[in-house]
Amino acid sequence: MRDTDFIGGFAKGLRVIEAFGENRPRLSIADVSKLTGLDRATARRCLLTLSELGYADYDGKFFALTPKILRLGHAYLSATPLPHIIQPFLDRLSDDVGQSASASVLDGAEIVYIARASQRRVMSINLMPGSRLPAYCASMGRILLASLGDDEAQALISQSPLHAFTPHTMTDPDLLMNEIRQVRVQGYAVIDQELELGLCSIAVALVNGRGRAVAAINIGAPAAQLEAQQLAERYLRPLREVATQLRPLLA
Amino acid sequence: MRDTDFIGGFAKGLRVIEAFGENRPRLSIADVSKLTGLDRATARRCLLTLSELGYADYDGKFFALTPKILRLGHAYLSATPLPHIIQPFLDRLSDDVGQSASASVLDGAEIVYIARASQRRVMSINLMPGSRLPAYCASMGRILLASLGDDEAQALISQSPLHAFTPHTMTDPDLLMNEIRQVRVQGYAVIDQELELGLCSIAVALVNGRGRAVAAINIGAPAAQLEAQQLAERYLRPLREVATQLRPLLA
DNA sequence: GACATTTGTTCGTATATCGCACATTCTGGC
DNA sequence: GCCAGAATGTGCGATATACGAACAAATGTC
Repeated sequence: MRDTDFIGGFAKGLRVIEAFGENRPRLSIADVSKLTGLDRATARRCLLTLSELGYADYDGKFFALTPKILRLGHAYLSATPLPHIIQPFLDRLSDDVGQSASASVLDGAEIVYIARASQRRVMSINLMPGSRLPAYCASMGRILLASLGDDEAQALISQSPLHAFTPHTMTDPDLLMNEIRQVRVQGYAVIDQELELGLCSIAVALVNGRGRAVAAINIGAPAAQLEAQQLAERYLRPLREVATQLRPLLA
Repeated sequence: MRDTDFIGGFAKGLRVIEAFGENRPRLSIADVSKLTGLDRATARRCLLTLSELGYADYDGKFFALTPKILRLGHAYLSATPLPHIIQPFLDRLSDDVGQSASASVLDGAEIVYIARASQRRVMSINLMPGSRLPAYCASMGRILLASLGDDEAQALISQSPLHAFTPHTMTDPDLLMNEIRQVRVQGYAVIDQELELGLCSIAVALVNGRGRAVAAINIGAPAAQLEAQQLAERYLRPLREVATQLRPLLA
């Protein structure tokens, strides 16, 4: 690609959108400039463009994104076949086992939820399609990291700040890599309250016809209901059944 | 705003993203050019920029969005307080009445789901935060249209193609405006299988402290379980309770 | 296999954008 | 009410981008 095939203004605008997020609903021009590293004048032009197009509101002082911005993410969810194919299987799975079931893909060092069938909510975090979690401490993240080569997994781990969400969170890079290698061998990943106390989960990979892991599915359960040990006994079979049924349907 | 405060390249890039959607997961340069009205050269530059930034994949022929694009929509959902505030109330509501409960806001002539607590899935459509439905034939759409002035509601209706999803869909603009006026008076909207056969729903507005309708919540139920008539008898009170509890929490 | 058509790429130039420096307005403390 | 500090708005020259046309490559048709 020649450098004239790159639209700097577009790239900058996307960075401005991403500057909004958790705890940052309303940003001033100076805020955005600081968060993105863009010149104030440029940040201002991007924000005014967003506002002009209806993607943002401007009260003269602060900018806030409008629901119209959801069209962008929705372009992916409705355009990509994967979520639509998986959803009915998750519904049935969730119904059968009486727990929440989800599907996600890897985006850098994070997993992104693309479909979900939730039973009564047990987590404090509200997960929905588009939600993100760090891969290193989520069951789907572990199995997706395991589906990569050691080098690639290592690289993603080392660029993640290994925050201890609970006392159980695995934060040592070497232990983590060992765990990932074991997950690769056994073909599933179990997380026991590493992300949130009281919550454990088990995940397997969705492998397509060419043997590539295109996504992961998991079942999450309250730790109070059963030992982490029992997760595999109860849920591994139904998870694997779904994975097998889906295999021929995945590109 | 001076016209130099508008970044054309950014606006064009956003149009390119929106070109992807339902049944259009993979697009060639020429496809995007046709869909957006942009010059082929410009469309190409936008697509290559998206690909360079990791928002799209390129196989030499077709472009497809990647999950990274979900960061943009997620910037809104996680940044905006509204979904977070409403979600726990929807969970409780859905639990109490044993039906799915949702919340949405108006974006042009469409409603956009911002939170949802689903019981067993009854609709063929898979709704999730970010999903869109035409306002004119959805219960939340009707109550949100009613919360606008007649002129504004009229304008939005006239720019909507009034498609008859089912034999029950109201497609006459005049009848629709009458219905909306009645909804405004009675303070709730009932939809009886206008969007999908076998599904009915009832919605009320969420009004903030200053009296403005900032969102709507609804309860959807299978038509087989009860007459549309009974919706109000059973669900209006719990919906209104939630609206009352939420009122002081809304900006 | 040759022709017609569509699609992708390159190029020169007119034009719009960037980032800087300066002007202006806002904010909070005293 | 005044001042200092911060945030926002603006004009301008250098530079990057958009456009349309022309070219090249691929695709489809007969």
